[in-house]
Amino acid sequence: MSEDGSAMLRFGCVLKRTFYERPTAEVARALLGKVLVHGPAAGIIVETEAYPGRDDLASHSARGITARTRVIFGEPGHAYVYLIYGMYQCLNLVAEPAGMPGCVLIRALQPVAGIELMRERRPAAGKLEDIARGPGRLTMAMGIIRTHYGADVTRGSLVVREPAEPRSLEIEVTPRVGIRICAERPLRFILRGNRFVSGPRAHVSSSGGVQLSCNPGTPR
DNA sequence: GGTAGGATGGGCT
DNA sequence: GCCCATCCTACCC
Repeated sequence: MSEDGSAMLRFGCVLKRTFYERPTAEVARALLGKVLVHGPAAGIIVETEAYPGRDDLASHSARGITARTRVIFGEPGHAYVYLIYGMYQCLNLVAEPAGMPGCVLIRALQPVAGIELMRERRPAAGKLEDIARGPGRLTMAMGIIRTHYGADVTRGSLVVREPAEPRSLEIEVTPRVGIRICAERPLRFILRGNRFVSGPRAHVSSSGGVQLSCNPGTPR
């Protein structure tokens, strides 16, 4: 078979800046089911977390503008990439109107294109669902690095697109992962039953995954 | 199937 | 100096 047929896959339009110019939690919820694309690699966003910035001490932007957090206060629709635990990059997308802080952490993807490339980047991953399950894993799989800090995700090689075939999604809301302060706030959004979601899941359906109109990849 | 523990570096108090 | 929005390996059930 011809790999995952990534060259053949067609996604919808690139999300415009107005998509991101809204309250952070709203953007986090709306990003579920959209497709993160970087070159030949692409994955459906199945898990996000909102970091509203204002009134949320868990947000990096809680203590104001620094060299690192500057982009979070800037124009929406840009990438905020940061290093965590000295080893892993985390990808966030800036929300809220310019001047207001807020970003959405992308925590997990369901790979749909460029899967062979993702496997090369993630040799430790066994099953398909392990390739991009977790914020550090997905940046590795997608080839997202520190230089993507500030990248405009409404144009260029790193973008978010509408799915090929939009469908209604069952969304579940939970507290964020690994947060001690503001720990109880319901700001994590996941696709219910999706087996590509990291961490706590209420239920995992046997079908798993979002159904696609095209072949999602090499069966395993 | 599950989890404990080590690796590792930049940002901020 | 201490804190992380983590991942992987080893090891145990």
